[in-house]
Amino acid sequence: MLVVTYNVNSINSRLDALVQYLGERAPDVVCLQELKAPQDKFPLQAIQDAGYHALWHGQKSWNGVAILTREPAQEVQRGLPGDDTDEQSRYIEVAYKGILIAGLYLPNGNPAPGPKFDYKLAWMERLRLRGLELLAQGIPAVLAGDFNVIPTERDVYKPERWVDDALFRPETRAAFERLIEQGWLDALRAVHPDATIYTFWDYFRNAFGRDAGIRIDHLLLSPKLQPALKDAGVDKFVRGREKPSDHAPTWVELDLAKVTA
DNA sequence: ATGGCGACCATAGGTCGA
Repeated sequence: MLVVTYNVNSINSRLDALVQYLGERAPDVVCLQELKAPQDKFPLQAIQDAGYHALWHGQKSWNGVAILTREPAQEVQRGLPGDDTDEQSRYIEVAYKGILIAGLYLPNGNPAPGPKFDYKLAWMERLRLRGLELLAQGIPAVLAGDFNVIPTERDVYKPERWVDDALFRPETRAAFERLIEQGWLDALRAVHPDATIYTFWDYFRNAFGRDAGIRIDHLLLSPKLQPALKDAGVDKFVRGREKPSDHAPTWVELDLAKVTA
């Protein structure tokens, strides 16, 4: 089963690129972030024509997450638990073929320090608690999305330029590490322990051409799903096309026959 | 230190992303 996470930076601006990608890679599951579309402006017909079902949580202007699946999935959760006043559309969970899939768009948090950084750290604490619940339920699960976290120095082209950035600050990395310590596996790093892997290159200064990137899109596997990990990677070629998102699709290949019972 | 790009919206420049 091929599971992809892809921050599209506007679902409607990226629709042609997305449909092309679905056709050539034929993923089973695609978690999308930054739809930048209200609920009723999601291009459902085009997604269905491409052969996918969709569950999504839109929002005007900003944020928005969706999960596309080959066959119908069951929605488990919409919105990250733990704060009833949080109105940002950043989290959705579905059950699909015995797997729990959480699609998330973690807050950016800049500028740091400040209220946006506080919101980010609070959101990460809520994610940690939700992660604990999922592990306690013992369901094979994957947390997939744009985490807006650079986990280590090897995940950024020039670490010294990012020390004060909300994506790389010690508090952010520590919060991500707490999630990992619960038992979640960073699938890309597990498959490629020493490689330089980036998933985002900004639009400025020819960042993609210079490979000045960062690794912030992640797929974290629960213990029962870890034996099923076959391969993982980044479809960098998508970032090199016309009118791209600033993120590239990032994926894991799972062998569901090897999921722990 | 700033701005560069691309997307959003009370469609013009301000705001946001990372």
